[in-house]
Order: sequence, then structure tokens, then C-alpha cells
Amino acid sequence: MKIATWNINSVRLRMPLIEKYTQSHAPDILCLQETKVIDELFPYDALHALGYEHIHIHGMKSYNGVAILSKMPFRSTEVHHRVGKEDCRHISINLDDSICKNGMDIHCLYIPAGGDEPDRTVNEKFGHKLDFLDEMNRWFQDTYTPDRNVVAVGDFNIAPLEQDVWSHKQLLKVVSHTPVEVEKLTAMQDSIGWVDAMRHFVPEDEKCYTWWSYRNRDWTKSNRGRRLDHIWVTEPLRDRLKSLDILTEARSWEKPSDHVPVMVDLDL
DNA sequence: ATGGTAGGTACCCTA
Repeated sequence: MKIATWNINSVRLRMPLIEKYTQSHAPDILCLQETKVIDELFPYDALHALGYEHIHIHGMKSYNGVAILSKMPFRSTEVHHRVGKEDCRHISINLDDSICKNGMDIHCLYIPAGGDEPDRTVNEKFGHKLDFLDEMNRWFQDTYTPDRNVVAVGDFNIAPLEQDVWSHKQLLKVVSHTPVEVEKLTAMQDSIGWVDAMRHFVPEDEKCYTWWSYRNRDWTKSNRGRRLDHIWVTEPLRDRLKSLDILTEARSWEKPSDHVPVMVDLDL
């Protein structure tokens, strides 16, 4: 089963790219972030036509928004509200026994970017990001034991490892790579024993990026990327990981998102 | 040290 995640930066604008990606890479489940559209205006018909009959979404006007598109039916779906806001950043679905023995939960996450200043006393968006991480960590700990089949994907807006950014030293004070955020993400990863599925395939001393800023004239020349998008699986799924595909070339497609799609193939 | 680009919306916010 192929599970992919992609921060699409407006689902309506990127429909041609979604068509190109799904037809060439055929994910069974595609999780999107930053759909930027209310549920009533979501492009259901176009996605149904691409083979994604089962769609779970939570969107709002202009900002954020998450979606799970699937070729397989869901047993149940959930919307999760974090830190007292309804800002459309966390949904999940459950697959039944016929698809995965003992069932499986898949979470689609869009962790707050956190603004520019990595100091919560002057930047409340950074405070929101830290609180979001704490609350989500607590929620996963309260909800799951490490023996469950769980997948968490999405735009985490944090590049935790030194080789997840183009310059560890130069980004230590840049939101997405500051020690306080990395600490919280690592604490969450350790809590119920999440496996970083991308680093399962790419050695930690190798550069690995999923995002390149729009604010570079030529993203290929400077290659100042960051690994902001992640796929985590719980321990029982580690041995099921078959392959990883980071579609770097999608950053050069016409009218691209600043993030590229990431996919793992699970042997179920 | 600064400003660079993109999307959605409504003349500014977020990334």
C-alpha cells in the first residue's frame, strides 16, 4: 500500500499537478496539507475521477486545510481540534482488518509554521506551534500503545536533523530548526516509539529535503532545502516498509508547490 | 543585513 503526503499550497490551483502525480505514482492514499478551501468547494468530482472515491477533509477559507484521499474505504474518520482552535490541521482515518491485520490509523497533520521570530514572548505564532506540539504529543500518548498500527504524515514544519537542512549552523535560530522545536518533535517521536520512515531509507548523514523556498531565483542552483515533510510509522510497521520515493523533480513542475510529494510503500 | 516569491483575498495576511 502506497501512502503519500504533499503540502499542495492550494488544492484547486494544483489539480493538474495532482493528476500528474497520481497517474505516474499511483498512491493508494494521498494526504494533502494547505488545501486552502472550504469543504463545500473542495474538488471532489475531479478527485473521484482520478480514482480517489473516499475522501476525508477539513478545510477553511484561505488558510491551512487537510485532506485524505483514498482508493480504499474508511471504517471511520475523525477531525481533531488542537489548542482550542478549529484551524483545520489534523484529521485521521481508520482502515479495517480486511486492508491491514488489526486495522490501521492514518493521521494527516499540518503543524503550524510558527512565524519568523523563535520567541514566544514576542511572537504568539511560535507559542502556538510549541503548544500544538505539546498537546499533540500528549494526545498520541493518551490514545495509543506502541503495538498499534499507526501512520502519521504531513507537513510538520520542523527539520529535526542536522542533514535535514542545507546549513545546520546557519539555521539554528531559524524557525523550523531551532532546538526547542526539535526537542518537542523528538520527544513526541520517542513517546510511543515512532519510526522516522524517511530516515529508515536515507542515512542520517545524508542530506534530505522536501521543501525549497519560493524566494530563491533558482532552487536547483543554491539547493537550500529543508526536510519539513515527514512520514512516521509505529514499530509494528517498521518491517513492512518496502520503499521510499521523494519526488524532488516536482519542485520544477509548472506552477509548483514549494513542497514535493513524499511516499512510502508498505507491505501489508 | 536585507529582501527575495507565492496564494488567497480584498487592499493584507500567511507561508
